[in-house]
Amino acid sequence: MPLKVYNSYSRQKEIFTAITPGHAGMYVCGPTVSGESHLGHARPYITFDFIYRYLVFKGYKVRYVRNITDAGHFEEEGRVAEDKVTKKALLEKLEPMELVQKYTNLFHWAMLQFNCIEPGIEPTATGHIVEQLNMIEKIIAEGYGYEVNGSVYFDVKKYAATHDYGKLSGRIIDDLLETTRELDGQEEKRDKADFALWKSAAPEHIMRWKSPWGDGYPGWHIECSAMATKYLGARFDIHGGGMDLLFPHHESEIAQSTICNHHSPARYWIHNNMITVNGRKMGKSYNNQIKLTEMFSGNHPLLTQPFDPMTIRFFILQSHYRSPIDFSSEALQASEKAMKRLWEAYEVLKKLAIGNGVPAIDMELDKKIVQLVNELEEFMDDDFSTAKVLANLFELAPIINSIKDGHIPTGAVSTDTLQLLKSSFKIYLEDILGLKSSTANDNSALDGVLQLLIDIRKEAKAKKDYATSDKVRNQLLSLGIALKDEKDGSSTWNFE
RNA sequence: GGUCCUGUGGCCGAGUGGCUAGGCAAAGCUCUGCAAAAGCUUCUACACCAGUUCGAAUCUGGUCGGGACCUCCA
Repeated sequence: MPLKVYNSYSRQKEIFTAITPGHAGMYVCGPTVSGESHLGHARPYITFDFIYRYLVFKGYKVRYVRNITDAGHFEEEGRVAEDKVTKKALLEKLEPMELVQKYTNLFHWAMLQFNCIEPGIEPTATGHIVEQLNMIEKIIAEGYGYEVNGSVYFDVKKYAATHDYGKLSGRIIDDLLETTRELDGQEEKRDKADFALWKSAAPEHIMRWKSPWGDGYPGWHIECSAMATKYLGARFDIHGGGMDLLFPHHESEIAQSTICNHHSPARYWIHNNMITVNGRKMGKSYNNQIKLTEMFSGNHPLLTQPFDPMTIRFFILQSHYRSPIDFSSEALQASEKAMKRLWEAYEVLKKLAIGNGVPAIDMELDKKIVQLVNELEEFMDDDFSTAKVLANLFELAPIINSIKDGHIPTGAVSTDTLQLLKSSFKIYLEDILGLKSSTANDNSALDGVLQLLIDIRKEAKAKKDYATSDKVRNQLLSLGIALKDEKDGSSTWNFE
C-alpha cells in the first residue's frame, strides 16, 4: 500500500516516492530558543515525530534534521531594564549563549516529556554562519541579492519574473508589491516584497557576526536553506513546519535555494495546522499562550488541572494534523480519560495468554478484528490519519476487555488473530503514535508491598470484615493508587 | 482590502455522494459485599438558501458566521 501525503505545494495528496529509494530526507523548522515553548509549539514536533516514526515503519532510513534557531534579534523576555551600575557587572550582563542554552535545554526536556524521538541532526543557526554567508554571496553573484548599508536583501521582483514566487503560499506577487507596512529597514529595500538575507546589527544587538558587509546577523529564512542544503542536499524529500510558516518563511526558502542550488529544495511540503484558544491561534500577539511547563503543572488560569504530556500528545493525535485544534481544559480532560481507557485495554491485551494454532469459532468476530487491524495501515497511508487509527483501536478495546472478562468465550477468536492484535497494538500505539504509559509501574519493591496489602484485604474480605478491606482500598486511593477487584477474585492496582 | 481554510449531535472531533467513525458527558441494565473498572443498550447530527443528482454532511452557486496568512510566528 503506497503512502499518500498532502503536499502543500501542489495542494493535493500525492503518492510518496523517495528520491533515493529506501531513504528519506526530512527537514523540519525547529524552535526559536529565545523563549519558552508553549502548547502551540508542541504540535509540529509531535506531528513530525509520528511522521518520522511512520516513515521508519514503512521501511525508510530517515535522515531527520530539525534546526535550532538561536540567532537573530534576541531579547530576553521579562528582563527589567538594568541600571548603569549593574550593567557594568560582567555576570549581570546578558550573555547570548546563556539565554539560548537555557531555552534549548528546556525545549529538549519538553520533547522528552512528549516522547518525541530526537532528530538525527539538530543544527544551530549560529553554528552555520559560514554556510549562510556562502549562500548569500552566491545569491549576490547570481544577481539576486543586493547590499544596502551593510544589509543584504533578496530581489523578489527579479526572481518572480522567471520563477513562480508565491506558488507555495498561494500568493500573487502583484498583491505583495502593494502591501504597505512599516517595517525596520523597509526603506532600504528596492521593493516591499524583498526580504533580508543579512541584517546589519545596531549597537544594542546582542548577537553579531563579521561579514563582508560589516557586523550583522543572518536573515530569518537563510538558516534553514543553508542547513537543509548542507545535510540533505540541494533536493530532498520532505520539508515540514507549521502552516503559519508558509509565508513568508518557506516561500522565501524556496526562492533562495532555487537561486543558489538551481533546484527547488523539497519535493513534499507538509504543514501542520494551528492550536487555537477560543478559536484564536495561540501566539504571542494574542497573549493567549500556555507554556508547556504550565500545561504540565496546571498553573494557568485557563487550566482546571495539570495535564500529563501523554494526554497532550493523545489530544493532538485525536484530530488530523491539517485541522485546527481548539484547546480547552474540558477537551483535554476527555482525552485524558479516553487515553487511560485505551491504555488499560492495551495492558490487558499484553497480559493475555495466547496459545498456538487454535482456529476461530466465531468467524465473523475474527474477521472483524482482522479488518479493523488491517485498516490501521490504510489510515496512516492516507496522509497520516491518526484520528482514524485511534477510532479503530477504540473499537478493538471492548473486544479485548470482553475476551478477558469472558463475555467473549475463549477460542472465539483464533490465536493467530490474537497475536496480530497484540503486535498491532504495540506497533501503532507505541511505535507509531509514540504513546507510552504515563506512569511506569515497574518498581518491584512497590509491587511487592501492594501485593501484600492486596492479600491482607482479601483475607479481610473473606471474613466479611469490610471495614478493613475498605480502609485498605480507600487509603491507597488517597495516595493515588487504585485497587480493582477482578472477576476471578484477584485484585489489580494502578496509579490514578 | 487581497489570498486561503472552515461551520458536524450536550461537548470534542473523523468523514473519499449511497453503507449510523470514534471519544467525553448523560441515562438504563449486567457484574459486584460495596466501589471502581469493564460489558451491553439508548442519544442518527451535519450554519442557512437554492441548484446538480435516482440519491449530498460530502459537488456547484449564494447568504451569514468563525479562523489563518499577507508582520515575528509552530
